[in-house]
Amino acid sequence: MEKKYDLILQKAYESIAINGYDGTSLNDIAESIGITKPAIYYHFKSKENLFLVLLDYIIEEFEKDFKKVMIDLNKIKVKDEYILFLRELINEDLYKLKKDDKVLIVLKQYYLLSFRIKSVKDRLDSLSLMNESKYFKILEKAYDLSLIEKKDIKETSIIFSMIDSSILDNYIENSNFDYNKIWNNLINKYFD
Amino acid sequence: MEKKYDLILQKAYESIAINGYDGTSLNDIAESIGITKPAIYYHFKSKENLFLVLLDYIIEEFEKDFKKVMIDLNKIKVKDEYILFLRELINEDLYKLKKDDKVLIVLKQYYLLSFRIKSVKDRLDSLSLMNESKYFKILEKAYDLSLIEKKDIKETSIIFSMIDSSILDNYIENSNFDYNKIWNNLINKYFD
Amino acid sequence: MEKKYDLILQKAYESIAINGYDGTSLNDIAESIGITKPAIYYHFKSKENLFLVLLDYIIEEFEKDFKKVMIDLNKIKVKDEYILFLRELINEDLYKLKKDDKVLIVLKQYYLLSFRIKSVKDRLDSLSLMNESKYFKILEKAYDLSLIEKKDIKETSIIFSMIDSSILDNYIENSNFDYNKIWNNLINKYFD
Amino acid sequence: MEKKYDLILQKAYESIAINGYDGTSLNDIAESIGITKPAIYYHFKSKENLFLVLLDYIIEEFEKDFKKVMIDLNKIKVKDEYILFLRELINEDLYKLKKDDKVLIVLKQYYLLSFRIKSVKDRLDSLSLMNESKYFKILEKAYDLSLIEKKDIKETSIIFSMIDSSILDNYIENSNFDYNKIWNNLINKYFD
DNA sequence: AATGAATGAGCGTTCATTCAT
DNA sequence: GATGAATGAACGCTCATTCAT
Repeated sequence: MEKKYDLILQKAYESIAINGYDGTSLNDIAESIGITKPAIYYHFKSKENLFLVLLDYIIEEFEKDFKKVMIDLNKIKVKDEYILFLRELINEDLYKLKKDDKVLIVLKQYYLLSFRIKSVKDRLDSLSLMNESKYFKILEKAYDLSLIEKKDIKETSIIFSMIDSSILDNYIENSNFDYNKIWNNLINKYFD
Repeated sequence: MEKKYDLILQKAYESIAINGYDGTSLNDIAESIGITKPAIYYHFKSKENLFLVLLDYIIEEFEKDFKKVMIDLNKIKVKDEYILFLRELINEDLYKLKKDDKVLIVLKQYYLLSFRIKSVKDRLDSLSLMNESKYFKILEKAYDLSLIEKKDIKETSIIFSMIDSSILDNYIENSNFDYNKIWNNLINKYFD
Repeated sequence: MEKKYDLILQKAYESIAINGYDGTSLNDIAESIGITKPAIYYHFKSKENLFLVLLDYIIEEFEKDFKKVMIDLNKIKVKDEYILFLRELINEDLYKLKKDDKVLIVLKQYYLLSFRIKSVKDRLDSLSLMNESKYFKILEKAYDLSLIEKKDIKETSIIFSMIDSSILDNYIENSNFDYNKIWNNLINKYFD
Repeated sequence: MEKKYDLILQKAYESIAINGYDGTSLNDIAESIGITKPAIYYHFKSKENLFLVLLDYIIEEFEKDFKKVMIDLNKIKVKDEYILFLRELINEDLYKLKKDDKVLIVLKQYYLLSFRIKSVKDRLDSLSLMNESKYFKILEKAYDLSLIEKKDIKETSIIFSMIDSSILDNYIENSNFDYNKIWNNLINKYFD
């Protein structure tokens, strides 16, 4: 029972990345995994429901990553460890992106969908909050280690978050992009 | 009688922002401006052609802005002028965004379309090149004024460009977002 | 449930005879047999595919006839039997035409279609070859029975084939046409 | 004034040969001769009217040919001249076909159209009558010269007429087709 | 002797969805 | 845990035709 269900989700994931929500037809999904259209309706209430379930799975992954990062962050005791942690942060994100290079595009598709479908918007907003809070917590740690001032936490966290996601965006477009130079340049400017 | 032609483009612009390319139907466009579907075909060869013409208009606006910025840049003689120019840069972009808050979303829709339609990809690539070159030229000026070292031009230009567009993105989502703090924080870090 | 499938083919057959391929709309077909247009698409991939399937059925019938004629031909031993066989040949064709007076018109419609659709052309070419070979084999038998000379087989077979199909053509236009007189006149001239 | 009118007819002629009546659009005609669609309506009342006018021109040409043949026929005095006349008959038809290889296809298109448009049927019927009468008069001459019996005029004329048009049909399909052999074979059988 | 601008009708095709089996 | 058969709605697009200019 679980097998077909997962295949549908997987194929939906691949298709929305290329064709978008409107451009993805249940027919294509069904055909490409060797079932019929009504079979999809056995597993999912509707097209919208299918793609909401898919979004939930994607968000779940991000939450797992978030929790791992928080655990690592809490282990840090001294400045050197912190800088190392920061330097490695971008590599971990890129490592995941190399294994699944579609996830950012898929999120962009959902973002555009969020203007029309409220439940998509709600889910993306919660993901967005989590992302903000991730860098806020990271920069709070910098303050704990007396590396920055309290009043700079917010702005610095926003800047690091912005550069992080911009680097990931650029990386999908051009995998030769030398992101480490950028990332380290930023770290040096803010932590020297 | 250019009126109908412009009305079609305008409505297409509004619709793609919300519904995307696939979600925009020529019927809706036609009806909402009080004409019939075939009337659109009198003015445009096809749906794709209509949206390519629209994209050309959008890109034209960006090119005009680019030229204006370059003219202002060339007038700069001393550091103080330069810093002032840099601080104002984000305000000008945001001023335009306030007058037309859809343009970034529309470009994102075209970006997703570019996976399927080559001529969209080509146009976006050229736009992308222009954006890169804009900040490169701005940071070259910083080098001319001996504010940064030659080797830092490239990376710094990328960082400023990334923060610029991230600020614009955040602004559409939340117009209370205090972008000036972020932008000035960055300027202070890199030019003090 | 083969019923709807057959009804669609049947109606397509009737309609192409009168309205031609372009003049036949799937809507008309659907409506006249009490289904909706998409139901046709459940059974056939496209309009073109529907009419190719139909053509295949028609050609199949011709092939069956061809085989029957060949079997009868092979049984012939003496001149009298041969002449009788020849005289009856036209009657059998006309008997079929009386049961289904549209088949020749339909083939003419396909012929005109063959200029635009290659797979129609291919099928008609194969049908054409079969027709040529039919009369060639019949006149070869005449040579076997020493009724004509070897060098005359080809030309005589072409003449008989031409008169045969001309008679059928005339018969659709005017069923009072006295084809037997014509056919026997030809037989007498060539086998006396 | 006459120029555009003729260009429209000419283009309509070329297009109906390939695309048929339904497949020919006034748009294509207009575009390909550099005028606009409404300009066609200045010259012709409707699409149907345009193609009826075109058919009239075509029939006129056949009538001219018919008259020429009748004049030549009346000059004949002896058997040798008659046989020569007969042999040449097919060459003249083929000569015309070489100069304009579309005319037979166009007539076939009109024939198929005649099932739907009565005025097309009427015109084709008159053309058909003329064709019948042509070979009837030719074979009457053979009777005048005592080459055949009175009772054979009708059937022989039909056979010659059938072979004539069959040869023309085959010639369009395959211009290497050796029609002279066929035609002479028939003449020899009937006039020796 | 034409064009610009448009229309109503209809085309083939695809969609998400349903429902009896 | 599916499929066969179908539907209503909509799609992008093209058609012959009209009419004011």
